[in-house]
Amino acid sequence: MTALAAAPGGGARATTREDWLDVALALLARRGAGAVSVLTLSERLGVSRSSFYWHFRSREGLFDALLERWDARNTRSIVRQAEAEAATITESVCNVFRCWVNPALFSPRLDVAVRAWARASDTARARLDAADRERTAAIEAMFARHGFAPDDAMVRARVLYTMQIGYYALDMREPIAARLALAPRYLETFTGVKPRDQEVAALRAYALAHAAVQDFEDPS
Amino acid sequence: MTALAAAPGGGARATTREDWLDVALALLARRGAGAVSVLTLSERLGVSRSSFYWHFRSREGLFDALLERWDARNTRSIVRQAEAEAATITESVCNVFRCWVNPALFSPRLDVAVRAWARASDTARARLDAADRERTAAIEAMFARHGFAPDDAMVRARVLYTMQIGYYALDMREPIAARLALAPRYLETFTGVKPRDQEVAALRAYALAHAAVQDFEDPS
DNA sequence: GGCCGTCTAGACACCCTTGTCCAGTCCCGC
DNA sequence: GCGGGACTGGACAAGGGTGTCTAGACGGCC
Repeated sequence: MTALAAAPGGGARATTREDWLDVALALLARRGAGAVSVLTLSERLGVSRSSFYWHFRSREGLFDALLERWDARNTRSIVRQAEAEAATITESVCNVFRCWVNPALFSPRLDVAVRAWARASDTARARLDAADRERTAAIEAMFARHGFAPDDAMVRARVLYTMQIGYYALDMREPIAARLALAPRYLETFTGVKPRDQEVAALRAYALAHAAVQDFEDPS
Repeated sequence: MTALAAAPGGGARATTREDWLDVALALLARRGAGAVSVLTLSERLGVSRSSFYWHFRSREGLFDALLERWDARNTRSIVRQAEAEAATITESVCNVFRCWVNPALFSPRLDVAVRAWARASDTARARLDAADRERTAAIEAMFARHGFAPDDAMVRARVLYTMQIGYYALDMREPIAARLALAPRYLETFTGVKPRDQEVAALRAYALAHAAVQDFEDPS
């Protein structure tokens, strides 16, 4: 997706719609909506600007597709993780927690960027609200499955989800070790149950395996 | 600040630096950084665009001043509320809670907008991080004063502050009554102590007195 | 009254961006 | 081999943004 031959004509590998979306998503996540210009995208793809208009009707069309993909990836991941089977509530929360730490499941920066951009657009706002409702509903159901009373499940789901969004909105820059040290306490805050050593160890192992990626800042 | 006579020359009331900042802050909070253009501001003030450059060196200079005022208002409010005297931890948390519900103390939309914008700028980012550290430190100290162990205070401060930021990042639109119904449960999550009826009643009264403002959407 | 400092309007140059148009190049099926 | 569809490059117009410059109006101070 990055190193395309810039030969004129379709001789070399041509860009696909997906390529444009990839670059746009990365740019949106790192530099915000304002930085997503057709020119910038085409330069990153090593391709002419007009190529863009073959794949997309307009810049707005790109953002529509962007929102679609954001929803499909980020929201789906959360829902799937919340619905995963687990013996204890702590284990369930850890499942959701995997979204926060594994870039393959969830892109925090993208989520924040989409949120910041969608605030201006009414149609995007509606979609965003729907996504948030879907996410919290899934987490709420997760708590309910583990026997929490309806409104208790609701508050716990909100605390969990809202706090995580806030964490990314703050965009704290602290080493993974510092974050992990607090994990057991956070878990207990969410579940109301003291996590077992075995559960904490599993979470720590998973986090360490994936979070290294987020400790680097790409200069793009 | 809104109805300025547009008479040529300084004959009528002239705009002040504060006027520009007021309008810019309002616009930033409601439409995001991209919407804050010199032209838009001047139109809202009923004044020529070039007037802007008498008050500010450049558009960037405006944003510097904006950040300054945002910090002075929003951050100061939180710190002051966190440092206010209170008999119980619940009461202390309620004090901070006043920021979230009283527009005179804290502007959530502005906070979110500044956050979204500052992400792109390095200097603004540094300032933002400093503000967040100051806020959480004040809340952490608040918990510590009520006898919480150091790292317990730290986690509780983070849960409280991070969750609130997340709440505004989500920008949930729900009636004040629904929010208030959950307030006691949230309080207990933050403090670990069941709030007394009297404390809940005081919080509810305060919230009802101020939150009506936020139930309206201004069309600007 | 004269003058200076404050404040404003309008014109201008310049840049960046979007969206369109057209000529042209390549792959692929026939 | 060839013709059409997929795909790209460069030129173009139009709009909106910033920042500068100049001419000038007004209030207050001397």
